[in-house]
Amino acid sequence: MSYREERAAERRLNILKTAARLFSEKGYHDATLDEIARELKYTKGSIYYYISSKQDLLFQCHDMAMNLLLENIEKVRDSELPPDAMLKEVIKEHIETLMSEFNLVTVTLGSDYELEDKYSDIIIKKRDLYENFIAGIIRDGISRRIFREVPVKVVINLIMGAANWIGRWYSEEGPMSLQEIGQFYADYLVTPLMSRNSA
Amino acid sequence: MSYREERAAERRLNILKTAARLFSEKGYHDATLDEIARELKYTKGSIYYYISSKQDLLFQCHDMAMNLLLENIEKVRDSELPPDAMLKEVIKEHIETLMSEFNLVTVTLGSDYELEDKYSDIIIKKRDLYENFIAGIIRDGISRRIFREVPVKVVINLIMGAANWIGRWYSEEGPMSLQEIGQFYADYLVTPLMSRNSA
Amino acid sequence: MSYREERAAERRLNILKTAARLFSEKGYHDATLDEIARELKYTKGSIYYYISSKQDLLFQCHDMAMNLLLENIEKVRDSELPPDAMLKEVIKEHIETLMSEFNLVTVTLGSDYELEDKYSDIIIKKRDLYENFIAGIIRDGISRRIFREVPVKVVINLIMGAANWIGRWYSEEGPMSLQEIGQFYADYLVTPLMSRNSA
Amino acid sequence: MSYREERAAERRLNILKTAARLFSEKGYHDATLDEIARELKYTKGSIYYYISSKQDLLFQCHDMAMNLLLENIEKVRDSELPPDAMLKEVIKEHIETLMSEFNLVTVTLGSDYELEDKYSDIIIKKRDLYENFIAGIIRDGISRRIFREVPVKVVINLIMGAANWIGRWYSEEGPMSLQEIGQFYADYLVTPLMSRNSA
DNA sequence: CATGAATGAGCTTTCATTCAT
DNA sequence: CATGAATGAAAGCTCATTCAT
Repeated sequence: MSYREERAAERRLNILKTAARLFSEKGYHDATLDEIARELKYTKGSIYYYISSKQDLLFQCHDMAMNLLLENIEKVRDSELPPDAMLKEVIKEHIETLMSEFNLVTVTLGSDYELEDKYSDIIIKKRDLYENFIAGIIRDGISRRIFREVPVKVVINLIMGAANWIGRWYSEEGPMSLQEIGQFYADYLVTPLMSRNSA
Repeated sequence: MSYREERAAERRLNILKTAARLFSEKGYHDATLDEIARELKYTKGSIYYYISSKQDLLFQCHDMAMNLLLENIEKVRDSELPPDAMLKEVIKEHIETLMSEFNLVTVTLGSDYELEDKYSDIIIKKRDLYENFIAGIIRDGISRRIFREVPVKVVINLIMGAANWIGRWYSEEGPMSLQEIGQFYADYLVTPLMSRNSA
Repeated sequence: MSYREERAAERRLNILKTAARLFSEKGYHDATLDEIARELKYTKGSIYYYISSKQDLLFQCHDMAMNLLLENIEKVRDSELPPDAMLKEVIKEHIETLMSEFNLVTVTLGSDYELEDKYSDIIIKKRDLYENFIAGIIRDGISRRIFREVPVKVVINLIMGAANWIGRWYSEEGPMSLQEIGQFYADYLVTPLMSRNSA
Repeated sequence: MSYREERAAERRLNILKTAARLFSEKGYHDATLDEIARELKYTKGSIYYYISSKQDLLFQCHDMAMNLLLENIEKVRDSELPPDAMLKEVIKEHIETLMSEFNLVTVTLGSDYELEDKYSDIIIKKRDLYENFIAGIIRDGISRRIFREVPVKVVINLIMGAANWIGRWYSEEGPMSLQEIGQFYADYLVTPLMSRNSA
């Protein structure tokens, strides 16, 4: 990549990060392009050199979030861990990914219904991929009698809700680190799945 | 209350319900007053006789949600149930309250950061009241060795996140009723609190 | 019609007239809504109470022009005039209609390709109706040996081009009145159609 | 001219042609420099090495059109043809010039009011030159009793309107060739000028 | 009380133009 | 010479809010 392309890529990323943060802080609508530009010390016009619309910006935030999450499951997929350990791993990674560096949780959490169809179709597809992988882990655990019988989809929604919500209250000043919280959530949310025998 | 006042109160409630539903469906910003008025077959002008601003409308949605939740804990407070049963009761009521009749979950979930300070102060106060009650239950359980030692605030946030998220995916067409989901969530989320001895 | 409705209709017409004039003077793009509003002493926002978009405004100009022209042919249709006199009548009416009161010629002339498809479809349909009526007169004249054989469509385009162009140069200060010009054009443009025998 | 200058001149011409075509197809405003550049496979920046502004580009289109028309009358001027034949010749040449090679008609037709004063002054001067030459032919014809008495300016405008309009409807797929149309227009538009005696 | 009408602040977006490299 | 990048002015449009009737 040439110097120019590098710088361009860097700017694109910068814009994305700032947009993600502001979308998280104030919501998609209340975060104006004027504000995003001001924070970046760009002009509004310049931003449009890199993006095609505000919607596109929101989409890219969601897309980046989903891509990071999908990368996570690639890492875990072939680990040969038992289902309970694997699920805990996924939950921990999920939390750390969304919380670290990019403020993607609240984006993911709050504004998917702000996406126009042509964008949300893509995101939903990726989300399904992600959730199906998790469903696979749970189903595997059930068939191996490690997990008890549960309504899989409901459990996934429960876990996702709990995990995604962290962005709403977590503060670096709190008594627990993000890693600790991740570990605690993983344990807390996998425990009720364990079949009595395995406890 | 005079007939007039009654009618006015009824209209106010109607407006509130419709607003809550539309806020849930499309988000605070995308739900316009024009639309709310159209659904109610009022004119935009008329609505302003009953409300003072769109912000106020959103505030009242949040406030109603919080009041209903606070009423719930009143019912449970003197039940003399043991902590685990009491907590389950609260979770079940929480879910059923937010999901039923008024579409208040998504409001609660998605748009509290859309509230201006003077409004959100009030809401936050009520939320603290609510969460403190739940914290009391958990602390009571811990001191009575029914619950294990946990970071109370974190657990509350975990539970709230999971429960509030239901509004995003629940559909009446699904295989489980709202009651069943409430029961399942209550069990699932209280289980990991139980101390080993009590299992 | 109530007083209110009357006033609203009047405003709508006012907006239409001013828009038509400015579209004529400066072209569709260069005539901004700011400017239209300023001339009307409305605010930009108010105008949008009456129209749905700038495109819609342009469409309405075209539509009004076409409706006036179609009304004209209704008047002439049953006059039992011979084809040459009837055609002259149509040309005179065409010119007077487009030039008088509303500045619709230049609109008609210059900016039909600025209309989005959904609008231009309607306009084109009406234009076809209009041109087909004229084509009918000419064909009738030919079959009755009053007109010589000519390529009908080409003649219509020739006449339309000449007539519509008037808006580009006509000034009230000139030596000929609009009526005189209309008469002159009518004679000039019908003469070459006459078959030698009839001269 | 050096090789370099030649190449530059060639590019300038290329830009002009493409601009003329796009101005014709979509109108001055809707044809963006981005688009012109894209079609030429230049970058927007590069184009500015050859032109000074978009206005200038439009001006050059008009100017080229006028220059071609003025060249035409040079060819005819000394032909010693009688007025009627000479006028027909001018009309035919007018039509063929504007329609062929460069898409200059619609430019001429539609967007002269888009030119800023300093540019349109020059164009108007050339147009006057052109129209005066035609006026000379007509006046000559009148004084030689070949043409009847007519308001010369009005006739010129009538002819110009008819001829310039061709660009709006002419299609190569139609039944008549451009030459045939030119001939037909010339005959049609000169006929009404002939004095009765000369018929 | 209800409403049609008006307002204006604010938003996203476009695009001709410039300029450092 | 060519280009990617940046700029900013201006445009069309939306919508909560107000107010006379």
